[in-house]
Amino acid sequence: MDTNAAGMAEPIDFRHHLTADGGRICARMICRTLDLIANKWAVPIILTLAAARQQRPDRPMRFSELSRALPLITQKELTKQLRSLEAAGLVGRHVHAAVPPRVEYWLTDLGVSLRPVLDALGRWSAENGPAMAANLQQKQDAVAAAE
Amino acid sequence: MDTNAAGMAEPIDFRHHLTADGGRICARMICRTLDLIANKWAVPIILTLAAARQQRPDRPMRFSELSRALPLITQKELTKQLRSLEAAGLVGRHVHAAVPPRVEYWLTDLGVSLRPVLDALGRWSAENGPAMAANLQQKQDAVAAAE
DNA sequence: CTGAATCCTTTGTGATACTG
DNA sequence: CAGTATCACAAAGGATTCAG
Repeated sequence: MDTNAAGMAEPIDFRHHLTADGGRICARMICRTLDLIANKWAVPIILTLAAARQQRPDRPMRFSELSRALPLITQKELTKQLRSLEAAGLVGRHVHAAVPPRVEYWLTDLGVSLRPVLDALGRWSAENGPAMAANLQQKQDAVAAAE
Repeated sequence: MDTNAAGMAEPIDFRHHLTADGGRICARMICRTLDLIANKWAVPIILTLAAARQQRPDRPMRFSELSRALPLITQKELTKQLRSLEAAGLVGRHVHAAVPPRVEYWLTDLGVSLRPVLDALGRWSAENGPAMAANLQQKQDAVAAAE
């Protein structure tokens, strides 16, 4: 029956929620962005390219440089992530037709524009990561005690 | 040989990059947060709970309310996500021992503190989503034309 | 009403070897 | 050097059924 004697029970439209500053954000849009950057290696890759661009704006990074900077990622994953970031326009790619092959990657302006967002995420994580870890620990302890 | 005649080629430590404001952020921390909120339904759930808390701070949301507000999520996923958010301390949960059962969920203060970050993500997505979509379209067209 | 349990498909990720 | 191809495995997510 869905009665709402105590007040509103109408379904909340999750696609549009007021932001703190009165603007509007859309969960679907956020999720689309998250899909892009929420895999295991996208953020490290973006930050690495960002650092390189900051240190030497003139010269992009070669594939092998990225590979050395991120020693744990496999070539396959690195390639895949770079391709998907390139498709979205966050990363630029240039192939030099030469022997040996030489492919360069750089963070585009669009990619750079994402940095403040990552910074915000990083600050929140730094501030609240410990609290979250403590919470997780508590739950685990509770589970362990129950056994 | 990794020569660096033209300048530094030393591997970049991707764990620490300077932020725009001179602080430090850590890719690992960002990734840990992303692991939490980067699944298909975490953001919609958080925003829904946030909206509810804003509209009626006194009364949490029942499981069935959440389910109605997010019609496309399966019960299994909703339960799983709520549990994981609860474990991290972003969501509170209270079981009323009654028949019929009644379980309430609400966004904790920690959860609320995440909103500015989501807002930043949302704003960036709203601003740059169209550009990204255009880029993706271009690539797809290029692929289609090559066939 | 609020889940838990089960089965199933899709996707993500990694290891390894091979190539222009 | 910068990939591609292949295999394998784990995790995510969905559909359905059952239970207190």
